[in-house]
Amino acid sequence: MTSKNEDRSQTLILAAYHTIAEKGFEGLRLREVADRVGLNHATLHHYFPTKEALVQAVVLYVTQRFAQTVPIGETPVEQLRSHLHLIQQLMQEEPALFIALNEAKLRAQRDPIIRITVQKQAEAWHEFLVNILREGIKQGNWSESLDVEAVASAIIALINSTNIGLSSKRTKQAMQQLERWLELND
Amino acid sequence: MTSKNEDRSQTLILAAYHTIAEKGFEGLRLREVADRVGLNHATLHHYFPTKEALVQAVVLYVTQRFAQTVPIGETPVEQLRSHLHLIQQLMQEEPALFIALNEAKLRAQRDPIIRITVQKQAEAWHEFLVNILREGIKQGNWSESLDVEAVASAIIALINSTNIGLSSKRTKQAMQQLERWLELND
Amino acid sequence: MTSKNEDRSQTLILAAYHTIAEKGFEGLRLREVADRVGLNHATLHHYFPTKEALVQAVVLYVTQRFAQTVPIGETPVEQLRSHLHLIQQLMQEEPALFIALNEAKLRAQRDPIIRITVQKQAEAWHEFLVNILREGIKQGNWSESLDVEAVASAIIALINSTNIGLSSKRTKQAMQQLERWLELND
Amino acid sequence: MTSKNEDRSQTLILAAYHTIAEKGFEGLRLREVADRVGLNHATLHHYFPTKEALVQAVVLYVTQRFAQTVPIGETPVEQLRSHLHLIQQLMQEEPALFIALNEAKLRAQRDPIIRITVQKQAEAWHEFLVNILREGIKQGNWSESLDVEAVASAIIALINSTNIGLSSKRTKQAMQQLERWLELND
DNA sequence: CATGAATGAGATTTCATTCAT
DNA sequence: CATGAATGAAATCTCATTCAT
Repeated sequence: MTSKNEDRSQTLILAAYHTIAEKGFEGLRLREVADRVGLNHATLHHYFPTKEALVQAVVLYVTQRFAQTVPIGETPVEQLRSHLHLIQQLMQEEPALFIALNEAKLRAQRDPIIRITVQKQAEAWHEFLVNILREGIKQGNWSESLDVEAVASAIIALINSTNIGLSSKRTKQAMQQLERWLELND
Repeated sequence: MTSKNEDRSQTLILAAYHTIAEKGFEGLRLREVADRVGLNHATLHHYFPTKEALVQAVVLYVTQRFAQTVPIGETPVEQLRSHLHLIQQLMQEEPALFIALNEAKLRAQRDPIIRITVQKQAEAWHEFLVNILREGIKQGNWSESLDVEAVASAIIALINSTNIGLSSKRTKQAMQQLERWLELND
Repeated sequence: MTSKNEDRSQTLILAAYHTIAEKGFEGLRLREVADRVGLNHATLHHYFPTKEALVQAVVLYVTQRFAQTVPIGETPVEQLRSHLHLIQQLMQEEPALFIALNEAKLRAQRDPIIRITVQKQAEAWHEFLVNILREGIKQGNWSESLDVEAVASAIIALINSTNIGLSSKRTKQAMQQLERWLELND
Repeated sequence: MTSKNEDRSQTLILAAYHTIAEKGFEGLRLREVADRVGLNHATLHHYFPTKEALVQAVVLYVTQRFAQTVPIGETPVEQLRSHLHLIQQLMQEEPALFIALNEAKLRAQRDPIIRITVQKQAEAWHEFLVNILREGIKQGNWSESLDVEAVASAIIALINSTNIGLSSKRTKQAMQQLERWLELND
């Protein structure tokens, strides 16, 4: 049954994702992944023929998970605010996701296939932010002189690294400052 | 002779640093490091008893290299601008440094000893920024309502992740936007 | 199948035991053990995760083999005589066992886990001898003034080291003298 | 200077001897031996060109040390008693000697050169005991029917293994029983 | 003699992957 | 599909020994 197949695959991806978050790609062992799921390590190869295949699936999963922070809100300002809040919420609820994402981004630099996945998501995110900003300008929320591309890039850069190399206190401060710069606070 | 000894150590650290930048901690092989230096891999253990010791030395080297971006300038504004420019310059000249730094930060999450090194540098950097900002406020360059801690955190967060998961074009945009937000442009 | 699994384990233990008898713990190489069985050396780790685990298994095997010299005989005197004869027979047929036992005893001094195994067997043996002697005294075979504990200790000490540092001729002499002291000869 | 040379050699032998007693031949590392003496490990090779050479020197030293338990006493009985007492004293004062001796005996089985040293000492000891016993028979201390060769072998065998695989309590018991069998007690 | 540096050979251990059952 | 067994390739680390200084 395909559904069962996909269930198993999904469970394996989840297990691998958590292992990567805990120990990095460096510490990813197929046997451990299989153990976490209660599967024989050889059976894992039925679902993912090679380690690389599993890693790719994890990267895809992680980027998609992140992309699902769909904001709600009527106005662009509300949307952006909601977007940032959802991300902050995710940071607290599932910090593993951000660690795994950063692992993926570093690996993307050496692994062309992963690079494609990661870049695609980055582009989509950038476009999404640009659209919100443009709409906001149209509606008079932000000045017309705003360099939307640059602001989008700055938002992404800032969010990317929070939660990594920064204490959660500093992370919160940085996000707060971002909101101030974007004039989202009131 | 100590100097020769330290030369070799230093050369090994450099070789390891470049290997990490190219292949990540994941792809760090002692044999390759020794080969790059033209040394027998057993000799490497003469200088660094374990792989972990070498890794720690690399992390120390990388953080110190980064900490040496000492800004020049009379006024706080000039200092901050110079600081950001130096970093941007370093990004272009030696992107490896930022990759290695990010590797180190990820690894810091699992390795307590590396964590100490990384955290120390982060704190020092944060303090350095806070001091500049405070001085700038005193001199009337920035509003007294500026949340210096938050701004420092935001600067760090933003710089941390540029060059990773962002194309160099986007990186430049983000840095430019940062300067705008900091009112450093004119 | 468990039986096959245990077969392989057992074969590996045997191979290791013979290697130890030939070359001592000093000369025990996992590769050689695996080669003797016709197995890849990595497969050995499938059965014994570490060298230490294999060594422990060998020590257990050797002590158990020795403990199986169950004597036959109706009376205590016959039992003791039979016991000593069985041991002498074992000495001739399989001197390797005694060498390995002595290796184990020396190693027991530094290795707590092995020490437990070795001590347990020693205690059991001592108790076994004491019981025979006590029964013999009860039946009038030995004087009531016999210090059973001391005699048991002496028997063990003497047997322990025969075959080691003694030529087989001298070993036989020593065993013969022991029998005389125990008045087992007629 | 030869005397200094020999001093150094001797110190190295002593250090090696203690290392062997603590960790067995298995755990003997030239670097550690040199460290114990405060010598550079390369310098050790000036005194002993190879590890084997040092090992041989240790074995020689150990056997000679043991051979120096020269008994005092007028009559053969007194001599034998004194001999056994001296050995028991040595066992308590320097158990390391007996451990190292047993290590040597095991190694003698694989190493022809060491075997010669060990056998020589064993023969000398045997002869020494036989002589005492013969003299004792002549003086009427023991029965003429005593099998001196066998008794000597038994004494050696028993002493050899005491202190190894036997608790010190059991060792004492065994030695006591040996004295009883030899009618040395009063 | 003393020493730090260097090395070759080898030992244990790990792990992704394959395969027969 | 599931699984234990097996393996090749490699990685880290150890250590006796040599050598230039």
